[in-house]
Amino acid sequence: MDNLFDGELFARKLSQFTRLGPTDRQALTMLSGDRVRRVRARDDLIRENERPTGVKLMLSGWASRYKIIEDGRRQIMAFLVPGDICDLNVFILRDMDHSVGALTTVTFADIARETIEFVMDEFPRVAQALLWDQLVAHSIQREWTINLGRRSAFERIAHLLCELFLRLRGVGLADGQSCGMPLTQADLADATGLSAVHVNRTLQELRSQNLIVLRGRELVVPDFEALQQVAGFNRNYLHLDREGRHLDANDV
Amino acid sequence: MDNLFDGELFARKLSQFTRLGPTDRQALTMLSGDRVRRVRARDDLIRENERPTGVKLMLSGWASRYKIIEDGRRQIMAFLVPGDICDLNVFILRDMDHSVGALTTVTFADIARETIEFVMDEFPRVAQALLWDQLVAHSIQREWTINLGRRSAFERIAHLLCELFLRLRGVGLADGQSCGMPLTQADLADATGLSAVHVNRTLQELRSQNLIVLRGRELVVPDFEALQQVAGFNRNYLHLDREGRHLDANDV
DNA sequence: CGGTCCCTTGACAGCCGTCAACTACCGTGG
DNA sequence: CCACGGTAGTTGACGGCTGTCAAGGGACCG
Repeated sequence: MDNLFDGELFARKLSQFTRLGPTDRQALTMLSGDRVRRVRARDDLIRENERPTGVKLMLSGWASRYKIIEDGRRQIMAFLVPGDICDLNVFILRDMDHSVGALTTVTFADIARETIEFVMDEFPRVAQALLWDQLVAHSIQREWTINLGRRSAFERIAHLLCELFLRLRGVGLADGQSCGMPLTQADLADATGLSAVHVNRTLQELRSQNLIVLRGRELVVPDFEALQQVAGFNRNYLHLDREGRHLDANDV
Repeated sequence: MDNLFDGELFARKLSQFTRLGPTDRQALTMLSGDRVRRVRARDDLIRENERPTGVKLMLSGWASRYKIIEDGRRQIMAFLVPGDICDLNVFILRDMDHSVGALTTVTFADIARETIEFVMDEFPRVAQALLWDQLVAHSIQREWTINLGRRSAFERIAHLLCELFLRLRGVGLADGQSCGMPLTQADLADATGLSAVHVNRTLQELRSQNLIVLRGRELVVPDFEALQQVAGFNRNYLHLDREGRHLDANDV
């Protein structure tokens, strides 16, 4: 992933919720500059039952939250893209109840507990935004529940692609109608509760209806409206529309 | 539901995480005494797209978070039992992205924003516990993702019953091997992503293997170990084991 | 150039959904 | 007292969406 992260990306994400002042932005830059590390695809950033020491912020690449159940079945519960936080829960929950694994080469900032605590204490608007981020993550998780429970394979994949496209656009990683898409069909299968074979067939169906172009790790959505339509996608659960306006108050 | 709630139940739930002092408990009693209201089964406590005014705390009865998608399919994303909070997100997110509906007659405390804010400011341990509660809810949501994505109907229902049993026990609503279970087969279907007919058949299978006794709104689990086994259930995601020990510090 | 990963395709099977009818239960009202 | 309607649970027949198995192809890489 060549998209090097400069702290600006994280600010961009959080300002989807609230307006950040210059000092807020400085604080975020502090966070994302902290101890940058790198892992290769297929390595884990965090393993189940471990107790993470700090908070990890994705800078580039893709990762997934996943669990493997006894007989080897894997379920991906979330995708993590640049700007996402892996484990803010470190302050409260003792052990991880799932793993986080790199799907591509990943770089991330490994932020010390104290740094996060300092920033959250000193910059209330940043603290609010981090909380918002956490709540949106939960909301996404609920939407995945619907996706898996009540949508067909065709709808499920269309829906997931809608979501990922908007999330990537939110951090400036979608360019017009296209975005990077390093997921393999096996990854998509494990996220949508399908088999890899069926994902393959479903993608072909989506392609044949000109809803997507998916080739060489790039996704093109020629008509987002149409894709949204067949997916039954409603973006309200992403809470993207500057909901923190009421906090802007004495800004500028 | 005859189980009248006295504020003690909520404290009981939160003390699964951290030890609460006498003043903490008083604060919780203040919360659950606030404006008690009641709704009948099938009525909504909160509707999608509304902006809730306060925070709702379940006192008795069962409710569900759900969404209905265009063609009428319903998905239940969570069950709410006494001690659960419906909408703590009210401080951050503007609109509800889903509805909360009563499955039985429900009584709840309708807590004013200011009251919650006051309690969270003055009683940091309570604030921690509320945050823990929120994170556990998210963790449960992830587990539901796995349930729907990678488990068979048989495992799914067994797993859900394991979870509900432990959650009810956590608030003192399970008695030895049994607990109340007012869910209809249609409710179970909408929570597990199955059809009501298939839920019926699956329950019969669970019964015939002596894993459960389900009759007259009561669930008996004669051998929890065995049920856990067939479900592939691991309770770690409920984070029940006094994880807040490290916060006990200067207590007693 | 052999190996690995990923994608693709076909045949077949099975889990689970749909449809429809029937039973049981319960509270209401005539 | 019994008819009645509504909700919940049960059962059977049938079909389809999706999984499994297996084989092959293409791209990339050491």
